[in-house]
Amino acid sequence: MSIDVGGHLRAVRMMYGLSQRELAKRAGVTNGTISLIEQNRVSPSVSSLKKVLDGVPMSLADFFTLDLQESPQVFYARDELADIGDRDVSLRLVGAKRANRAMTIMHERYRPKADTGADMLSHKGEEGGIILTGHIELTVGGQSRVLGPGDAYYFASAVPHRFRNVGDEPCEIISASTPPTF
Amino acid sequence: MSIDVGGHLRAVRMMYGLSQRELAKRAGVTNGTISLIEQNRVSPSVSSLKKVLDGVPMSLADFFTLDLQESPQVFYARDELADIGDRDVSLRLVGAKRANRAMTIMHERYRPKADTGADMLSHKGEEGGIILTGHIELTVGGQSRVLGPGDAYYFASAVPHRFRNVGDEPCEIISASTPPTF
DNA sequence: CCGTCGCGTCTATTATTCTAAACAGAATCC
DNA sequence: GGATTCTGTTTAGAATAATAGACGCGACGG
Repeated sequence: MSIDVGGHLRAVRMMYGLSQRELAKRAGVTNGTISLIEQNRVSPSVSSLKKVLDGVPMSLADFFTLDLQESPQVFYARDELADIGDRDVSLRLVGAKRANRAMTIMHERYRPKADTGADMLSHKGEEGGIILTGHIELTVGGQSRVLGPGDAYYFASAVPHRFRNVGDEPCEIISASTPPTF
Repeated sequence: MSIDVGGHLRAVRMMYGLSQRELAKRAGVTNGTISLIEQNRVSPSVSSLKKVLDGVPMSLADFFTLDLQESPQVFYARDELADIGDRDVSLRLVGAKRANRAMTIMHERYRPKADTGADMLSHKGEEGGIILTGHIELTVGGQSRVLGPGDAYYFASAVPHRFRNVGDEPCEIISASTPPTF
């Protein structure tokens, strides 16, 4: 058994601020069971582990997936967002570049007249966002539209697309894309 | 036991074109064990299930995650965002509910004192966001922090978490989560 | 037809896990 | 200081899972 089920369960229980007895009661097992499992003195059956996790509640999938996320940074002050843009388009990332994440969340800022280039972008995945300020022309496939504050978009990234700030003021967007492009 | 570990294991074994005996040999268990597990006549211990899966090979996380996996509108005017919140917390979705998407992007608005409930939330996937206005206290696992305009967050949704508007003004957030929770 | 090989299932025994209850330490209260 | 109440741990016995090997079934070849 390479995986530390016991320590893992203990960590989960602690995160929820439960005692062994509290969790045991919710889960319908005895506190001794939790104790033995947490000490890795037994390897619980799937059914009993499921009962225990139901008391949290947490799925088995989540339980076994959890160790992937040890303790990455959770909070980011506004000046901690990594700026990876150029002169005309500022892209400020939530989280570091190339981190092991499922998504990229960005604060984008387009100068007046700025665009993402004459060539249409096309890559894997999906992306969407909401416009905060300014006006941007978004072209996706054949369609094109000017979006203003509060408007939003969502499309498959494989469809060729292009952003262009058609207004006189900067345009700000919060966007998300999966899988991460940065 | 709501989850069909046995049928699940059988499906995995079939996908790899292995017989019970072949898999048993690779895994270092007996064929009877595999048979009993697949018929759900026993609930294997985590350690023995791990041994079995090592013979495939497949991780426990993958095993329990597996069953989860089984021309859309592009532009959304601000009043087209579906509001699925309640009185205290407004959640305005980019795209329809239950659409087949890889992400959920939302414009969230918390009234003063509003929170996501005393019980900590916990679900699969990852989520992040950027604060637009107001101040919100975010608790993730053990850590807690008050975030203001421009600040951001990103974490694995399986870690218990909670949002609470600690300021006197509404708090607005643009958030994204994957896979979609709505 | 019979032997052989593959398959999955079943049974008796052994090994392990789970329960119930006792135990020990620390904090709180009067 | 001696209950009370909260921790987590330990133990004997009951419940459950794993093993080794037998069993039945079907396919293939001699």
